Amino acid sequence: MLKVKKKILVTCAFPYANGSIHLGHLLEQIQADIWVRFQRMQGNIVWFICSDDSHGTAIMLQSKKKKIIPEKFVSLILEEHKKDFSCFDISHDYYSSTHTKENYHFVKKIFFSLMKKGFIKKRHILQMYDLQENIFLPDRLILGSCPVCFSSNQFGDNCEVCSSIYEAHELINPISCLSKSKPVLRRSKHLFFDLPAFKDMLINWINSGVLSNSVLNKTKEWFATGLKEWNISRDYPYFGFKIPNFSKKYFYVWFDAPIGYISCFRKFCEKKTNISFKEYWNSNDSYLYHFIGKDIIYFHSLFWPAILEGSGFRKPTKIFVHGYVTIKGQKISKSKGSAILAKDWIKYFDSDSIRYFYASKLSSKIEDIEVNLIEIIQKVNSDLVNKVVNLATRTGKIISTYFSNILSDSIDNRIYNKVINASENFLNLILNREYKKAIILVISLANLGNKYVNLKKPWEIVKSNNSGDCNIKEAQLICTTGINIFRVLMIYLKPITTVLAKTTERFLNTKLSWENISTPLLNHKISYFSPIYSKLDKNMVHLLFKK
RNA sequence: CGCGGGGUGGAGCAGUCUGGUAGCUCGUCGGGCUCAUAACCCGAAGGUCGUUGGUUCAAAUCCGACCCCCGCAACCA
Repeated sequence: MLKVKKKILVTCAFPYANGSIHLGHLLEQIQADIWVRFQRMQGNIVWFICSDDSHGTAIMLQSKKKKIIPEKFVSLILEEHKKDFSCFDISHDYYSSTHTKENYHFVKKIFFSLMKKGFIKKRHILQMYDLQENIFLPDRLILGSCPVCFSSNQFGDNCEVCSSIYEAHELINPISCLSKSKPVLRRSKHLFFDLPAFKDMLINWINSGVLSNSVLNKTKEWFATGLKEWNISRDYPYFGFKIPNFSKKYFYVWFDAPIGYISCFRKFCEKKTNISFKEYWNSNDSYLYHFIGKDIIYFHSLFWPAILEGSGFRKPTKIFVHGYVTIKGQKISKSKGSAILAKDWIKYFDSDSIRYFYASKLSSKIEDIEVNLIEIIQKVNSDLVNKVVNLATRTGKIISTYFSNILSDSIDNRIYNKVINASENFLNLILNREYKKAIILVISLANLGNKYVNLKKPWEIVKSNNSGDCNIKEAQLICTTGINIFRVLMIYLKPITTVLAKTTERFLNTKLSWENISTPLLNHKISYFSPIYSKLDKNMVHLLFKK
């Protein structure tokens, strides 16, 4: 049966362009990248795109602090982000920014389309205003005492101590985080997206299998409390796109950011003339997958599909949600300095180690992943080096020393078949994002291989090679079997440990490909054995934390 | 009673849907091996499965109550 190639568009959430890429961003990028690489390996047509999220109050303030214009600021960050991702072999087909003319084009197009259909409402709101800085303050930039439990130093939206939610102006003794002055309430006209108008569509959509059960449960909460109109405008000063015919108003960053999924792909299509934009965004013949973190569920399960529906675009096929990376049980915080930056990681470790570690932890559930460097080092060294690579090391040396790097013309098919028979199971686990289980499977196969070599003792055969040719050929067969098991395991791991896969290809003198999985390497010359992966050094942990 | 996720040997996890000998990796201890990057193989010790009550011949698993940890709550993104 001819396999029909699927057309798939995959996105990651857009990293915010006010800081460096850290291990938290990498979790999502690596999760998506592994999935994408496996899809490609299956012969599907996959486009993997991402962008920087380049607008918003935080970026405006940050660039002001650095005394450069925001346009310059986000372009510098963009280059840094691209470089960081390439260090970790994230195989984006295109990486852009939301601050582009293409994105503005689609933002306006969608906005006018929604407006025409009556989905944009205008009304006044009251908001805290900083008289010294002349700026309306987002809730997160106001501190005060909780009106419920009176705890001090609480943000304007909710209380970390008693968990109650309130309006910013309800805070007792509020002060602006910017000027430390007391903000005042001021009226301002704003635009609202009529989310409640999409209630029936959304209920249908979220129940159609696009969300996992736990994400669905979380999403239902917003229906239970009632959908509200969503404010999509922000007052000057703001770094973003100006709203046409609405003086001194800008589109809220969360309105233009997801539209970046569309505009980024559009830009990509302009570079590649053979891709049809419409096939991906105006048709349901293709698949659209968003990888996101649990913090931005409702942007993707409520606002985004409603905006797409309202402006005539297709909706996502599935939303894949992951948990946070935690350090000592807490979510990564740049302000608390707990973040480990991508560029620092790569100074002391390599990309395969973190890619492998994340794969060994990820599942389709929304679970947080604790980053413990000692655990990462232990896991990578013990799984990857002591088990998988060891299989090549211990047999490769014998092949090099006694058989001039030539593999035998047959192998032990019984054990080899066991290893290749796991391929379907393995692949399904990966495609269902059960990476953790897939890794356990690979390691159990590596154990099987090592047990096999232990049992067959090829080193004894080569040493007692006085009893004729027959015997020594047996050692060659055993080692060739070991090498071939290693080869299959590396085909499995290729989309995960990308660098090790390349080194393996050089060592084996062959491409690791899924189609050739059941054809073992026979009568084949491999490279003279040299170590193909170095163990991680525990001392690097101190260096990483010292800086 | 706002909502979601989690709690299983020293560490990290699987098992819970569908009740039936509590499993895997690391670590520890003992042995084997010496091809392998102090690697590999065999064996052992170590768990009242968060607490508590119930259902059942039988509960980590099903039901109830409670405790603890993490996250979200529409103006941070």
